[in-house]
Amino acid sequence: MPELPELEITRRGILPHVLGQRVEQVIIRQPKLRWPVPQTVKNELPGQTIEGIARRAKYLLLHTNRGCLILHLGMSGSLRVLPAATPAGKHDHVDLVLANGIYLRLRDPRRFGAVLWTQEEVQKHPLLARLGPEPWDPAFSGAYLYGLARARRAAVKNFIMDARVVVGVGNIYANEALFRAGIHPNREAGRVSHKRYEELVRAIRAVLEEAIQQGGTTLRDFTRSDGTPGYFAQALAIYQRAGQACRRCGATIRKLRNLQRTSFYCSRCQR
DNA sequence: AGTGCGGCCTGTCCGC
DNA sequence: TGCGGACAGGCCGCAC
Repeated sequence: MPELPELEITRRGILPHVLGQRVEQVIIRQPKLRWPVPQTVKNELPGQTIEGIARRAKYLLLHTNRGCLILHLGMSGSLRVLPAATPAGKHDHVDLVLANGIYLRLRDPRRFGAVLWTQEEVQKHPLLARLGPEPWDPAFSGAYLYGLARARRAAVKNFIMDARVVVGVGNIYANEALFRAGIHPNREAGRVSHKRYEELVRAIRAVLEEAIQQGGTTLRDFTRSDGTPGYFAQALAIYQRAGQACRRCGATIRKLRNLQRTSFYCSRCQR
């Protein structure tokens, strides 16, 4: 389940192998993803040089001189840096063969990911155009959240997981940030104070930063681009700890569901 | 306009 | 041991 930290880990992991490399060949093994992998990728990309790798929300953007390859890893996607041609499994969708001999391989068993190609300004792409600020954008602040939340009746957890509000906060880190900020996941977004939104912004940034430092959260299938797991799973204070003791107060952690997603919370620490 | 839900997918785990 | 079903969940597209 790559969330923002896992995407950032992936971006940094592939960067030294991919930056400045010319694409020799694109191999589409299994085009079925959220949308079929467009043939234009195969036609347009070879011969072009990867000039930069950016991340916007959970999209990875491989910039070339003629366009931009947009990658999304969905729920179960991973990018691996392989030193040479390696036998492909049934969930290996696309290989980019680079001038340095590296195979950049996209694997995505659950097929929620995407590979897209655009020659327009990528930030104007329909998938990216309406996204909210990055968590570290100065525009993302307690005042911003508080202002946006006026008259919002939805649960605060759903509110901060809405990519139009802020990007990159998936289920794991939403749970962790709300725990740190002492806010109950089901509290109405419009009934959280300005001061507590300041706290929540700090908590979101802190938990994402720590997860990046730990190499991301490996629960089931996330591995870094070199195949090694991340270590943040050990630092999770609330996620998947239902029935266990809260590390802050000792109360039993509970769980509930909102929007078909599991929330974990401490009823003593979070109000 | 804000809100919530269905659907897309497959691997894993649990209970019978 | 085998099998069905729940679950994992990002996020688009749609209905209300």
